[in-house]
Amino acid sequence: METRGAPTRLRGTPSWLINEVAVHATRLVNEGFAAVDARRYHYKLLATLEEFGPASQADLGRRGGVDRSDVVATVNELADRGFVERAVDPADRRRNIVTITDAGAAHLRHLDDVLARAQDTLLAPLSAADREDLVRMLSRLAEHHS
Amino acid sequence: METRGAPTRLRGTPSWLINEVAVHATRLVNEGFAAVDARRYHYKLLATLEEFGPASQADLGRRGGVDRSDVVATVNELADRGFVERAVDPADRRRNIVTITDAGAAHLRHLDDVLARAQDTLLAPLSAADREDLVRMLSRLAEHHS
DNA sequence: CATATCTCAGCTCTACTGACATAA
DNA sequence: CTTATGTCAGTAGAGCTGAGATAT
Repeated sequence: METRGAPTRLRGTPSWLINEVAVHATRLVNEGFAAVDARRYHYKLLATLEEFGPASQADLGRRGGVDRSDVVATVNELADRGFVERAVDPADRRRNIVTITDAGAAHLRHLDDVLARAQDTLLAPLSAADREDLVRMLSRLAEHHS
Repeated sequence: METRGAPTRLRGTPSWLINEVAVHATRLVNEGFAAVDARRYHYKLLATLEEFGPASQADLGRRGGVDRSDVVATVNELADRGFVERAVDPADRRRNIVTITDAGAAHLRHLDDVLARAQDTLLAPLSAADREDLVRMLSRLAEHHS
């Protein structure tokens, strides 16, 4: 009965379904982060810093999966907010060593909560068992195509 | 979307996994369509035309989930290739009635094959039972958030 | 000289918005 | 007068490229 959005033959395809759910997932996460003046890149870089410790912008980008030119803009925003500090590496003066601050670590914990709530909203209609199965299958697919 | 990596705490989240798989799905479909000089909008509009019959560009966009300004460009491309015909509606001269041609219907059947092969490549590591479960869960999520 | 880093400007692609003339 | 349509120009976000300046 409801045909708005895509032709019927497309609506049943895995590729269409995955993209559809991905759009909702991205929207939920973006809205959650935007409500606390953050963006997805902020989370990626802060989480990468906490996982690996201080790093040059180039390493930060490689580890976090963020392009070097986007690292520049994101580190600017994070430094403006006092969540990271940028200091020239005395051992290699090309490098900016980026360090997460205490305020940054606290903010990251906040973002973890926001992100967890977005997951819960996203998966609301699924049972705990279904959620496990879904994550298992998606992990297998992501791994296979990486 | 970023595929080079991500901090560990992100890699297990459903939202990240879904986006990751969606990127691969989109890439597979795009590559398949590009190999036969087509794009996703071409498929959407041709499939919508075959499902509902000739329609104005506005109706075509609403049914197929394509913005009316993108319908303009896509119908141009499809008309250039001889897959649709555009004719002013004598009953309402604001409207262009778009009709799929025989060549367009044949092309659509080709695109259906391409799309089906992309699904198969995408889901390659999953059993038939897993594929069914995945489609069921994704459909529930897409429905819930629509 | 060759390579790595940081930075900036700009490009691609998809989705969408705004404005406009025309027709109903 | 108001609304619908087709068209075009332009915008926004995400990912990415190219080039330059600097340092190794």
